[in-house]
This record gives sequence, structure tokens and C-alpha cells, in this order.
Amino acid sequence: MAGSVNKVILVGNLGRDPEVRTLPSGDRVVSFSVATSESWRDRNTGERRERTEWHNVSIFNENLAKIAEQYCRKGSKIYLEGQLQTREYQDKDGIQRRATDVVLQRFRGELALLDSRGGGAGAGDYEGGGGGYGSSSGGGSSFGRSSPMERSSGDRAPAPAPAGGGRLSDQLDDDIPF
Amino acid sequence: MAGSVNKVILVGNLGRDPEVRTLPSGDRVVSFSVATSESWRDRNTGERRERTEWHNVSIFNENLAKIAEQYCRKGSKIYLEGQLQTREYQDKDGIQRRATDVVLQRFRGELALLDSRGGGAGAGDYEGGGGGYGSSSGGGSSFGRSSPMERSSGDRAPAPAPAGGGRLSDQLDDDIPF
Amino acid sequence: MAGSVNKVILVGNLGRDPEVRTLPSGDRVVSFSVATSESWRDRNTGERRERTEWHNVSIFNENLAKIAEQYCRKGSKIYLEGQLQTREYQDKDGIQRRATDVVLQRFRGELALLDSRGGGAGAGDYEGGGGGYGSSSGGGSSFGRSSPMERSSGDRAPAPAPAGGGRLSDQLDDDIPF
Amino acid sequence: MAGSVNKVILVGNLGRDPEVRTLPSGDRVVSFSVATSESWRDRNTGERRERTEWHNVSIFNENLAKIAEQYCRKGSKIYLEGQLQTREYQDKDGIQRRATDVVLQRFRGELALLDSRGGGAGAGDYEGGGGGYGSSSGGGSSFGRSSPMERSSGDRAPAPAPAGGGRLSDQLDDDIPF
DNA sequence: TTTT
DNA sequence: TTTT
Repeated sequence: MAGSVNKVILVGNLGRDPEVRTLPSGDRVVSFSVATSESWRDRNTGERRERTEWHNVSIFNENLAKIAEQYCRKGSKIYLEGQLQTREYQDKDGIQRRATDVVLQRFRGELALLDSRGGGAGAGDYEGGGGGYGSSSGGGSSFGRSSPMERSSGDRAPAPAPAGGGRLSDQLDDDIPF
Repeated sequence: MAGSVNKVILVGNLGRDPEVRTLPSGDRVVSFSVATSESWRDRNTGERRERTEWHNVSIFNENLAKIAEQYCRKGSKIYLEGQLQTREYQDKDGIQRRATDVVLQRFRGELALLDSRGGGAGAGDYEGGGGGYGSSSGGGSSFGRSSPMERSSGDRAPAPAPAGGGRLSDQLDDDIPF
Repeated sequence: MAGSVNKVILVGNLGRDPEVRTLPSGDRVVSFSVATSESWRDRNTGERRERTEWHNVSIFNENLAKIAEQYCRKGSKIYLEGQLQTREYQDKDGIQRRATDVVLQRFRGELALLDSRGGGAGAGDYEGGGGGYGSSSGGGSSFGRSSPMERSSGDRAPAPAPAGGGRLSDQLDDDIPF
Repeated sequence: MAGSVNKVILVGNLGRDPEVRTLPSGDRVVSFSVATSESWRDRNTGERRERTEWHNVSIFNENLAKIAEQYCRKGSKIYLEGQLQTREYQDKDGIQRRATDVVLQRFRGELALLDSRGGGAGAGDYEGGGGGYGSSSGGGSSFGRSSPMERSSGDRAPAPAPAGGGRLSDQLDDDIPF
């Protein structure tokens, strides 16, 4: 299909700490569920109603997986972009089932932490603003896109310790802008 | 949850003609499935692989349901925005199952037809340019947002007859900009 | 143009309190600027660089304008969806200029407050979760979509007083789900 | 700013063939303008009105620049994702001006061609269904994300020759999934 | 299971 | 002008 788009955008909160699995291939996957919620007034009763939706998220994107593992915790509010993917599996009773996940594939998807708890942010981190539009201007925002060149840094400390804004990626990337 | 977002954006093709159901409440729902597809080169074998994903779409938004019913057909390429919703149901064997749909709720979601078959719009159709920014400028694009004031127009002709670009909504809306 | 989409999604912080203007037509517009920021490592120097982008936002959507006026303040972190619109104007020296804004038109766009300061959220506000998928299920999230039926409630108190999550819209809507 | 998002999604038509420039750094930039259009019924006069918006797009993402150069032409309908960027410049009369562009930075953004002219893809092109969910499953869609490993393939033939759906990237990528 |  |  020449042109198709499959995109999910969520802003919500993690229901639990992320889980990390290592695949037979050696790839690591970080997964968690995210709650979104909406409320409305019932057309008939006039009462306010609310509905919470739970989304299963799986991160194959290595950079974003690392960030999720290190900084996302139960209750964290995040912005994420992924794609819809439905898989079939057999449950413990041998029944064939389907489940639809929000997946951030290798080199794809976005993740941004939206709560500022723990935010140190040393003075001077943002100095002068702007920035040109010059030829060397890379891009990226939040913990945007990963790069295929980056190797695992090995540190999967269980402790969160969210660093100050804009500094996180320093610990993760090498020299690829993102 | 004060701030949460649950949004799906798809560009893909309908696998079948839309189905129309009328709910006990009298509301009508239009549903169909949309295929998106992606291809990549296998990391190990070097072969090109492709995967098609099927999305079940349900439109409760009355205006967009009408448009889908009238103009979408098997094979139509569309842009749509909806939200993820997972529901539980019992299958014919009494097994409890879950299914995740892309839902366009009342007054919500977007739908745009992307193929121009039947479309007037000859060469130069888009070269009109400009347009003001007056104070009375409403908004809307494609078949954007429906309005709660609009009642069903009654005409659910089975024939498609896609009109020229941008004219469709004339047949559907009254005086609400969208 | 049969199918076109013009959408901007921003997550960022307000640079100042919102400004409210009343148009000759009587419509009110709420406007503010939003900062987004990205950082990357310079390809040549290896230094971390940052660039902040400022977006001018104008809200014509009445419901969302009210919410912005009441709850958004300098520094607030928000999620918003709007469209790009470029307008021409004459500056004070009579020079013809163009400016591109992110606009939330009547009945269009989305706005969600992402910081929880002031968040009371009485216990029991979220009880039982879920919610069915019944025929009366409206939609909406955050302070999603406005409705053409709602009139201005008249209260434009300068004081913020952000209420507990999910309660805000109670003060604004009547019986339209959103 | 720890969590910020700056995203533009457009579906529209190119107003002219893309222009290609080479920067002093050697990087190439492909730029063009895209028209989106919306129509609505005037609240006062009841007349249908239409407004076309023109967006200046600049592609620094090397892969997507190549694709745009090869396959996008005046009139092409595309889906794209980029970010807003405002730059200052001096016009020919020495007046300082600002312009806001939609930018696809290196390794960022998305581009999908939505018209099927020249497209092989006969009937039944999208009815293949399924596709696995293997552990080695990469991702990507359309001409999603570029990779830093890919070098310019050198062929910037001025002739379009759009190939059949999903095959295009074969000519561009090496072994990076996208 | 989250959050408001 | 924000935020980290």
C-alpha cells in the first residue's frame, strides 16, 4: 500500500512500573499499560459519567525503551506515539485470542515525560534561547527518535532518579541528534 | 484524569463496503475495517517483508457516519481520526473475548476521503490560493466535526456518487461550519 | 480539495497569561504563546544544543477559550490541537507582514491541561473505572470539543482556581457530552 | 523542556514541483509548498466559503528528501509529518522578516504519497491480510524514518516514474528497517 | 493498574 | 515570554 499511516497518540498515566523482557533475539522490550480517561454528561440521565481506557504499550525502540525503563514509573504521566498492532496468542487454557497493542518499533515512535517530579534542572541549562536555522541544525524533541548506531549502555539501574530536563538524553545517546 | 489524550490517526483502504447498524437507542453506527501496511527489510535475511494491519472502525459521529455510508466503498482510501476503545463480548461459543476498535464518537473524530475517483477537480483545482482571515471565519476541513444540531437528513441512498472535492458537505450540513 | 488535513499538535508551556479579546462580531478570542523546546548534540562540535520555538495560539472555539481563560496561566503545561493559519497584516510602520498562528476554530481543536498543580480531586471521583460501550456512550476527552449550543456563561473571573480533575467541564457545559 | 511536542500533520497537494538546494555543509534540502483547504457555511450569509492554506515545507531528512525529489510533483497528494519552525531573514529590501515553515529534520518526520497514479497495485492490492508479529519484526510505514547509516545513492533523476506501492523504499534503503 |  |  503505497501510502498508509498507522499512528496512535496517547497522553496518560502508567498503571504500573514498566516491565522489561529480553527476547530470544537479544532485543529488549519494555512494556506497561497507560490509562486515558474521558468524562461526559449522559444524554438521558444528565449525570456525569467517566470511562477509563487501558492501553498496552510495548517499546522495541531501544533508546525509548531505555528511557522508559529508567524514568517511567507507576503513575508517571507521559506522551507517546506508536502504532496499532494486533497479535494472536494462546491463553493458558489453549484458547486462541487476539490482543491489540500500541507498539513503538525500532527507530520509531516518540516518548515524552510530562511530570516534573524530581526535576532538578540546574540553572543555566537554557541559556539564550533561540538557535539558528543553520545547516547543522539537527532536530528532535523530548526523547524523540532513536538511532541505529547507538549501542546499549549497559546501565539498567532499577532506581529511577529522574535527572533534570534536557539532560537525560546525554546519558543515552552518543553523537546522534535526537 | 484532567489531561489525557487518546487518539488514532489512520490512512488506509477499506477492506469492504461499510456496514450500517441501528442501535436500540435509534442511533446509527457505521463500521468497516481499514488496512494499513508497512514494509521493511529483514535485519537477518535481508529480504523485504510486509505486514498488513487491519483496524476495525466504528463511527457514532452522525455526520461522519452519513459521509462514510454515502461515499466510502471497498477499496476507498481514507484519512481518519478516532480513539481506541476496547470492549468485551461473548462469542458464539460463549467465550468471553475482548476487541479493540477505532471509534469516532458523537461530535468527535475526523474523516477525509483521499481518492479522487469520480472527483471533478481537474487540473488546477488547488491553485486558487489565498483566503482571508476574517473575524467570522469558521473552521473545519474535510468532513471534520459534526454538530449536535444536525438531524439525519433521511437520505441513505445505497449509491455512492462521490461529488467533486469539498462539495460533499453541502449536501449534509445545514448552517454549522465544519 | 476533497481530502485535506491541517493539524498541529503541541505540548509545551505558556509564556504568559492568556489574553482575551472581543471581536467586532462579539466573539471572544483567547490567545497566548506556547514554547516547545528540543535539544540535540551538535554533529560537529559534539556539544549539546537547544532550541526553543514559540508558537502563537488563538482560540476561537468558545468552550476551549473559556477553559484557557480560566485555567491556563503563565508557565502552564498544555496539550493542544489546532490548525495552521497564516494571516497578513500591516505593522505599525505600514509594512505588510505575514504571521503564522496555531488556531483552534469554532467547534474545533483540543486542549488539555497537563500540570496538576492545585489538583484537589476529591476521593471517589474515579470509582469503578471502565464504563460500558453502550449506545448512549458519548465521547470526548480532556476539554475536547465544544458544542454550538452552549452559550457564554458570563463568568470570566480573572482568578484561576483550577478545580479537581474531570470536574472542570461541569462548570462549562450543559448537556452536551465532551 | 523535559516534555514538549511540536508536530504538524498535513494532507494536501503540492503547488509546484519540489526544489532542491545544497547547503554549504553539503546537506541537501528539498522544499515545496502544500495546499490544504477547508470549506464551511458562513454563519451570517449562509453561503459556502472556502479557504486554502499554503504551507512551506522543508525536508532535511535525507531519505525523505530523496523520495520527495523523485516522486513528488506539482499536484501530488501527500501525507506528511513535520515540526513548526520560525526563522528570521532579510528580504531583498533589507527588511527583517519572519517565516514559519513545516520542517522535517534529519531522521525525523514522515512522508507518504497518497495518489496512486502510475501505481501498479491493481485490484485486490490491499487484500493480502495478516502478517506475523515475530520478535524480529521491525517497523515503519510509508517512507517513515530515515537512518543515519544510509548514504546518498547518487541517483537524482529528474524523471518521476513512481513505482508500485511499497516498493519505492527498496531503491533507497540498504538494510535498515523502515 | 493510573490519574484528575 | 515558558519549561527542563
